[in-house]
Amino acid sequence: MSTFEPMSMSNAKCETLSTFAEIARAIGNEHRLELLNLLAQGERCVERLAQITGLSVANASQHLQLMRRVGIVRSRRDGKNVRYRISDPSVLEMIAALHSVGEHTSDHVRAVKGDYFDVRDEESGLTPGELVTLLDGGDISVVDVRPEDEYAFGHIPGAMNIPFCDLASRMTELKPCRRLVTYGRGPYCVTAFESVSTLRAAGFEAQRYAGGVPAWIAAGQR
Amino acid sequence: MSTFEPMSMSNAKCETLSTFAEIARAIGNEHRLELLNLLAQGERCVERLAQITGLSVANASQHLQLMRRVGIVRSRRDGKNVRYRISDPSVLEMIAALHSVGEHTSDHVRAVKGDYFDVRDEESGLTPGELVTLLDGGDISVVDVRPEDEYAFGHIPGAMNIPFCDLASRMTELKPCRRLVTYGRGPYCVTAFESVSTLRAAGFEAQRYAGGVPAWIAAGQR
DNA sequence: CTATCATTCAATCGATCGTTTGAATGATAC
DNA sequence: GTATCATTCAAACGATCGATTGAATGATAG
Repeated sequence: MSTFEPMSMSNAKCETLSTFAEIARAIGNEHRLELLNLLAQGERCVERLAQITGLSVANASQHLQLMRRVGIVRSRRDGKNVRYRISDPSVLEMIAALHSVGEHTSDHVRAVKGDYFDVRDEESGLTPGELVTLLDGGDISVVDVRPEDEYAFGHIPGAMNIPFCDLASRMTELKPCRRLVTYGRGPYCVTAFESVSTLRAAGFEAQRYAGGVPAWIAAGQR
Repeated sequence: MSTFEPMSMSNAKCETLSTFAEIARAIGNEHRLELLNLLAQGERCVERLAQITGLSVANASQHLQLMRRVGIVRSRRDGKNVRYRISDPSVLEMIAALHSVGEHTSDHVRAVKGDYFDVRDEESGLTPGELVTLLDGGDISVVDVRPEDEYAFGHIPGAMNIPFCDLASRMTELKPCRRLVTYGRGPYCVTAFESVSTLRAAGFEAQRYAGGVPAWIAAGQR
């Protein structure tokens, strides 16, 4: 076609492109995105994933197998169960990039992210970098409001775990004098917003870390 | 379902997910990826894009419209033509992230990128950051081997333009004493590899900048 | 105003995707 | 070895995608 791209390599180029397209298609489905979101929180078996998402077990299995074929998730047998996990941190980065595009191109996504509480810039949440700065500064407590198993699989260093459903009853465990930072599953995790709201209603000075654990890892923190 | 995710917001969450899925599907097609690659080099009209990719005009138009509906490209009328462009730098970042996933999950992609010359780490190409360091250091010339129109639309600051097809005949313009860095359309641009090869065969000390202009911009350089 | 030409639309058809169903597999526990 | 149970497979279907064709749109040039 052009003198720029030699024909001799067009097959390789084409094959590479179709590999990329295949990966994009693998994440181009609501249910698979939801599964990836869950897997980003930790390894899970098929039945549990099906339960949480409301998919049939067979259907969830097929979605997971498709993603495994493409290479974005892996699986291992654990007793009677097969546990799936995300194969590589680059997949988390890809999902983060997809979110970023959505925020730049879709009014609706921006609305969910930014305007849930009718608030301004302050409520857009802390970035991983800002959280690092606060952690270095010392005087804060970090609260992970996810379920215990997700916390156990991985969390921000130093964070304490109070699942959202227990938050109201366990507030006594928090030191009133300290600034709090809460986080949940990620930037679109409504529970993280509600935790801030709950804590503020109880008189705490609370902020939301927007990223979740996947973004923390994607940002290169350990 | 779980006590973690309140039902009240599941609609918003679902809508957000489907927006993300829609974007991923929009890039989940070989032809659209190729179109995006071309658009990443600069604004182009439908007919030209159809010509380069070998698609029919109607087909190219439909692919472009799909991407416009989703929001990842925009268009403007320019005389008789409609010119398309990528809507936001975040789209370039997402494509870069997609490449990264491919490199981590597909042996084939790694092969194209890393082993084209049977070489080792050195040939994996310079990152945007490494290029900045070299530029700051001074003593190098940067050669952009893309066609003139793509160079005109945007290029690495200070780079000179010698389209690949003219490279052999215009080598006299290069200072023999300097280290050279060449780049083409991006990390999978075969011509960039071949430029290095051509220059080295002629006795120059040449390296490849792997990223191309899109990665340069995505990395936050101007 | 009309002719021209780039782009878009509309209709069609085959291919692929996504879900459901029920049966098959295959590892563990007894 | 056999029973149990999580997972996978296989077949079927409707829905959506992607390419082709030819006609319609709509802006510019004369």
